[in-house]
Amino acid sequence: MSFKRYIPVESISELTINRLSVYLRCLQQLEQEGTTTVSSQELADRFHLNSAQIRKDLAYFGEFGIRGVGYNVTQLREHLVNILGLHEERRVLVVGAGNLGTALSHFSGFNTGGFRIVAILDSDPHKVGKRVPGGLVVESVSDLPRIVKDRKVHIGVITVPASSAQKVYDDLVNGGVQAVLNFAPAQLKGHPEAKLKNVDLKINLELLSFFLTHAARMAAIG
Amino acid sequence: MSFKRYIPVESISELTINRLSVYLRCLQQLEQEGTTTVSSQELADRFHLNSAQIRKDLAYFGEFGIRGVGYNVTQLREHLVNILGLHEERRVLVVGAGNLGTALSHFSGFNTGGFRIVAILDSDPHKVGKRVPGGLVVESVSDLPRIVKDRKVHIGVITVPASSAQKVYDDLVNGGVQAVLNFAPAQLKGHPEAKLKNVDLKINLELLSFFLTHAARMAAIG
DNA sequence: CCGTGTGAAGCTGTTCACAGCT
DNA sequence: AGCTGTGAACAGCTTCACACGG
Repeated sequence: MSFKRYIPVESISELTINRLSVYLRCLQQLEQEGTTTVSSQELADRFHLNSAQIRKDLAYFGEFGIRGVGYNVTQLREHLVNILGLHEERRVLVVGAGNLGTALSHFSGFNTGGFRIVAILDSDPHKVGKRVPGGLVVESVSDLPRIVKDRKVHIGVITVPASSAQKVYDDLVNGGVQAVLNFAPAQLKGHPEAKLKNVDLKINLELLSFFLTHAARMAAIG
Repeated sequence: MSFKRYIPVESISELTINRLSVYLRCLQQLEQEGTTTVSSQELADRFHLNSAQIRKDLAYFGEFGIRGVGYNVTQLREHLVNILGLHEERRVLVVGAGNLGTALSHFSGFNTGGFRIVAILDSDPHKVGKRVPGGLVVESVSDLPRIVKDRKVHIGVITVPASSAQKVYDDLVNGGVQAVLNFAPAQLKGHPEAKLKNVDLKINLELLSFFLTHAARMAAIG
């Protein structure tokens, strides 16, 4: 119920936060199935997780369980929603109306659960003004500062080529955006005032290629 | 040239492999700029990396540098291509012709550098037979085993809803696919004979939401 | 008893710092 | 001299195992 505020949130690992999202998914599923109470062991068995890790991850934020019983599914889900900040709407700006940016702008995962794409931008005059699937009209990247301000953008998503990613990132941060998701295969110089998360889809294929090349036998726990 | 050590590949971390991909990108850029030699320190400064880590990562696979000088850019790039297995073509099958699957099937990152999408499947009869941007025609998921066998699929990409992800994964592995990239927000039960890599795009937004929430709270507290 | 919450142990990943080679 | 390659120190993450409270 009450957050243990004496632990600085900076000290909590990204790995833990990512697992909280996973636990949230699991609880949503259990809730839909009508389960009201679950133990860490049941969660672990059902979803191939580790029970001690579940308890440790949750313990960073409070005492949500009942000893001898387990966790109330609905209450724990609500706690996780609050911890992850998913109770408020997060407005997302996509920069780069190529293949990936266009897909993400109407990807259900980016338009549900508290997130909403408020604009998609591109530097190509031929793309500006065109409507993308999902209903948004591509706007000019030169309007980035105005759009960030007027639409109170929380999160910037970079899907431009690597060569222009740093400039877009700098513009986003200068415009006041505090969180950026970068899909460009570029090693960006990070600003201390904005959280930067890099996601490189191709790296995952290259990882699999490595395993195909070297592995006769490889564990499949991902 | 030869892999000097007989360290079992299982002992090398995914984190190291992912960084090898990053180093490869950096070297490709340096090569295009005409740089012939680079030290680990120069690489680190230029691309915001750690020089000791670069040397340690490379050392798992051999001695590629010259003491007192650094690394030959072209040679090191070639070594990384070989280590990651990018010298052979990797045939990729996308299962799920929704938003994300369609985008990935013609995403440049999935059709260059040794990777090639050979088919895209869906269970929806209305989608089967339709041509997606990029030129592929959607085929039926019921043909999965035949397609995997005939087109010698190396890597399966799952972009179906979470509820059907486990079945698709099982079918891929039973068909002989040894590497699977899963975009569905599901906790799959892994098969030991196939490498499974989970990528959940929404988790990244939720991570950023967590940081935004924390940043706001810190500002409010002072 | 039972399952949570948690110190402690064990393990993994990163960084340091320097011997050794060019 | 200069930079790599690497043992050793350090830091961070996971798992264990049990005291504690319901």
